[in-house]
Amino acid sequence: MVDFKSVETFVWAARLGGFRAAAHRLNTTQPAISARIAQLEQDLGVRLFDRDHRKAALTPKGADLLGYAEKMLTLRSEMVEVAGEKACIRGVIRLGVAETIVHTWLSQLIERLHALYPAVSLEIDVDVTVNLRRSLLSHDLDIAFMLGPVPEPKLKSRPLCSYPLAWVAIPQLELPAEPVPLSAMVECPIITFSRNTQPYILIRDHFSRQGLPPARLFGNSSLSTVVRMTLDGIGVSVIPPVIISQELADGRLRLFRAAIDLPDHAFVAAYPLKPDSHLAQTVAALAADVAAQWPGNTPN
Amino acid sequence: MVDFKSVETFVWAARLGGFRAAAHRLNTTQPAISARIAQLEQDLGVRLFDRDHRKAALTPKGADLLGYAEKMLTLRSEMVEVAGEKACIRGVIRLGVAETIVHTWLSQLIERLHALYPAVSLEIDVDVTVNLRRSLLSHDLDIAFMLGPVPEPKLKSRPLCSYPLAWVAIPQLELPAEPVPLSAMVECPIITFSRNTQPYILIRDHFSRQGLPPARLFGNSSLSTVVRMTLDGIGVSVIPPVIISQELADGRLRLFRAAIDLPDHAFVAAYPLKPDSHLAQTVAALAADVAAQWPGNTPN
DNA sequence: AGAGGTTACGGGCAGCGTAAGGATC
DNA sequence: GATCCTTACGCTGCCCGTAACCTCT
Repeated sequence: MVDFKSVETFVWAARLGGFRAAAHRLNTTQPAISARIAQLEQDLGVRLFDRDHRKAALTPKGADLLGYAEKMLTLRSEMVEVAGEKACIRGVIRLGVAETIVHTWLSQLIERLHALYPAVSLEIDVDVTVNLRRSLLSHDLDIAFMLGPVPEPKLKSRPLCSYPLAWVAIPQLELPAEPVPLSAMVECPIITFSRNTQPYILIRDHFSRQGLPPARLFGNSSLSTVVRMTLDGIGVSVIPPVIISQELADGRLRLFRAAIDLPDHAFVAAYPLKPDSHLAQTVAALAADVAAQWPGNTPN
Repeated sequence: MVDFKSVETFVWAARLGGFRAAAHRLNTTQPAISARIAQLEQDLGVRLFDRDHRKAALTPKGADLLGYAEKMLTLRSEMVEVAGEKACIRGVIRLGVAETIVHTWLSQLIERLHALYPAVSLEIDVDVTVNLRRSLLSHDLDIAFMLGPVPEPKLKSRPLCSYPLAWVAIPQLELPAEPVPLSAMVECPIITFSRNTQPYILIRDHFSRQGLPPARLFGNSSLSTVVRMTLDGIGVSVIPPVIISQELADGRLRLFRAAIDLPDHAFVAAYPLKPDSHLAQTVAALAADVAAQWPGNTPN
């Protein structure tokens, strides 16, 4: 008889395009996935996947039946939800976050989420927006807090918070009168997010557009390291001040203005429009609430 | 995690109004049902049944959730059906039939059903219409072939076939000129269906309305026995001649007319309007087809 | 050669049936 | 007391994980 476990396996193998990936997603081994799919195929009397080639691909019939499988999963989660006991809602949410969020309200979100849904567990990936977006599209993540806006129509997004970027230095660093001209910074290392991010590209292009020699840009994939390096006087940095409120308050770092307009960092919660996983939507709503209450947010 | 087996158990326990009945329906023991329901209640964090009183009754929340459970079962059978491999459609159909059907086309229906759906098994109850109707309403049967029309709005029905009733006797029996007046039959046993059936009541009332002494009616719950008794010359009988075509052909029985209008026996397939069990509908359609091709049918 | 899926096999655990124990009418 | 559900317990069978094998690119 057709079983929920087989159905769930079917859906994930289809979404992720392979048994191996599904096995990883469902915290089991690949032979287990093989067995479950074989079981389902026997129950239905239909071949669901074409395994002859490199990637296991859905057969036409499999594609037809996928809709039913997804509806069944949706129905099940709805049922559990309608039952109303949040403590009974189980599951794993794979959450991707931009590092700025880690350094602001993420832990508070986790706390509230855990209080509301004690049986839901989280897997958190910290990465930059481009990678998060890709992971969302390939279903490696269920939801991500990243820079918006999100052009992909397959992803639903809701705004969370908006933080200004600013120039940061140690007080000891001698700088010309504000706003500091770009030309005064060609020698000074500028530390910020990694290469393939908005601020990095913005600053690099600004220098080249002004005919100046390339900036000494230190892209760094770890925000904490950026802060650390700035504290160590290696250079100035471009980061959202919201993550260094402590250092600003006790005077270890200070802000300054420069002759570049830095756009705000507008964060959104984005998740794929899957028929199931109402849970992602709930997490997005909770995140919006937490973010709105966090000091430093600039509501649009 | 919520499982299909629990859900199915939930639905049947709710429909049948008890764990014991559900156990019988699902071919298992009562403790197994208890365990499955307990499991589901734990998964949902909700009490589904109130067991304090005589009968296990749905709690309000249980009633809310029943809809989801039924939808899930529906979805599952639809999925198997859409898969298209009829050989994979499993299940047990509890079929109630009026005895006339047993003696006409039932075996042919079973043959065709088995050829189409080899994995579907049947449980057949032979009974009179009133009992079949009650069993349908209490979900003891999934479908029944019985006398129509069906007034209950909870039961869906489709016409199958219509067979005339007739008076039957052995050729040796001496009878007045046709149509035989009722008065000629007050001494002669009239054998027919059992007490609580249409023909029995019709004949009895006819006699009393004509001011005659009560007919010597032999109600019999077994049609074969009626035929047997008629063959043995115990009396005349009122049955559908369609079930004795052999005896009529070889001259062991003959028909005659009497001064009573006998209505046709119009059979229908009736089944409760459950969201699942599309299978019942399929059986009804197949039965209609088989019945239409059976000789002796009087299409309306 | 490596990634991905299948087959083979042994062990652990969920779920079943039996049997005995309450609760309600 | 009869009916219905629950609890206790031993067992079976299924499903999983390990490991070796096969097949494509």
